[in-house]
Amino acid sequence: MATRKYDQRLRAEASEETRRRILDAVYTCLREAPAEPVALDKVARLARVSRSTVYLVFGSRGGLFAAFAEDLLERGGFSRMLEATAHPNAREGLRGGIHGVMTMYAAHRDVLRALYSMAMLSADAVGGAVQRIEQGRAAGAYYRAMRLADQGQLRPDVTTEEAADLLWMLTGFDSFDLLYTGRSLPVDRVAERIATTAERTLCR
Amino acid sequence: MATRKYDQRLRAEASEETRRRILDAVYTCLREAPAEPVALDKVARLARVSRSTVYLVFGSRGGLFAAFAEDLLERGGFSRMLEATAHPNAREGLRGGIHGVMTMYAAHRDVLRALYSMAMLSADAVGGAVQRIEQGRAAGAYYRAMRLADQGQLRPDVTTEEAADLLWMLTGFDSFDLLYTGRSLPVDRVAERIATTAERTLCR
DNA sequence: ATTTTCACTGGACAGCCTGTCTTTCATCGG
DNA sequence: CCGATGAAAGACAGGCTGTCCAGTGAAAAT
Repeated sequence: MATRKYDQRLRAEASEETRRRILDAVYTCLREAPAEPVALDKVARLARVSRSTVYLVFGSRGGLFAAFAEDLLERGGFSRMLEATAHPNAREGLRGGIHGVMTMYAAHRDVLRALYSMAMLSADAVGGAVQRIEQGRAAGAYYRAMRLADQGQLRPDVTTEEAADLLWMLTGFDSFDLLYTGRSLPVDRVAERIATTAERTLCR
Repeated sequence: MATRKYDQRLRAEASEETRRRILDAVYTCLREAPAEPVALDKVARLARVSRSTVYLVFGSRGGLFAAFAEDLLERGGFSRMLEATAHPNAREGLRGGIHGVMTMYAAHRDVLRALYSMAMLSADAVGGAVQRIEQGRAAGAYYRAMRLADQGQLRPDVTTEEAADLLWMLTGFDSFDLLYTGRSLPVDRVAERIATTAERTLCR
């Protein structure tokens, strides 16, 4: 039973295409009805794919949402957030970083709301993708705090850890959403308020 | 068809007892497995009651959770929060209020986490109970802001509305939880940090 | 041209959960 | 004791998940 070699070109592309269609369908589902549970049946129909194909490609419901979250990160450019706002002045960089994150939050608000809530509600619903995001955010907060400390911008009674904790809190999706959705403030306003809060609390 | 009168004594008590048992069962369910969806089946079994009784008493799943949230509020004393911390000094009152709220959040953390996430995910999952809580919190935030303004404690570049918005954000469950669970800080620490943030951002 | 490989289908199935409906049971007034 | 009343139990239909598998059609190899 000598297995002959088998290079895929067209078929691999088609496969990638269906994967994309499914992920896009999830996005559409969440965006159009963020307040309703996402049925895989609907996702499959939207992607013009059999329901079993979803399981075939992503393994499970959790796997699908994990992939979806990962994809959203990638496309939203969350990962490049840090480098993109590397300003020589730590304080300016902080403001820029906050503004950038808030803008992304706003762009995908409904979808992120659903994703975060799902992650909170059942641990494996999104397969740890949200946890990974949050870990990255924690690292980012610590990096920002470090830079402020290095440049002597922190108040004397504020340690780097404390600064990192506060930035972690203020740059979270929930902080954004409480002002953006809860108080109907425009994105720029939200970013401004949060940046100001961070500065007044942490900087000398 | 003259309906004769019908005084309930034993039965009414028993009924009230059943209601309590069911609500307590919900609490137990949420506390023991906050990261898993609550099945009414399990609630009923825990309350030593038929599942249909749950529907009979509370109407629907949403109704049950609405009643549960209401009950939690009542027992947790959320409603009395405002009066309890009416300090002559607005700034002291603010600190006290924040500490009080955070302590309550901590006491019921797991349950509240589930409740809030459910409310976010599907609007009628908790039958608007969370919305009512949040409305009360918004009023509280505005009250605190007003008091600060009246006593001339606000920075000149901060309006009462802005102060209310920030207090609204900082006193939310999510802000608490990001520090308490996300950063593993003890309650007192969390309250301290949030109160300090509020003061430094808002007060002169 | 023929064979092999593989993504995808389509349907069947058990399992869990919800919500409703009907039936049974315990308590109350007379 | 009896009939009335409301609480509780059980049966039922419907929806969604996750698994399984025989089958199909098109790309790739020979």
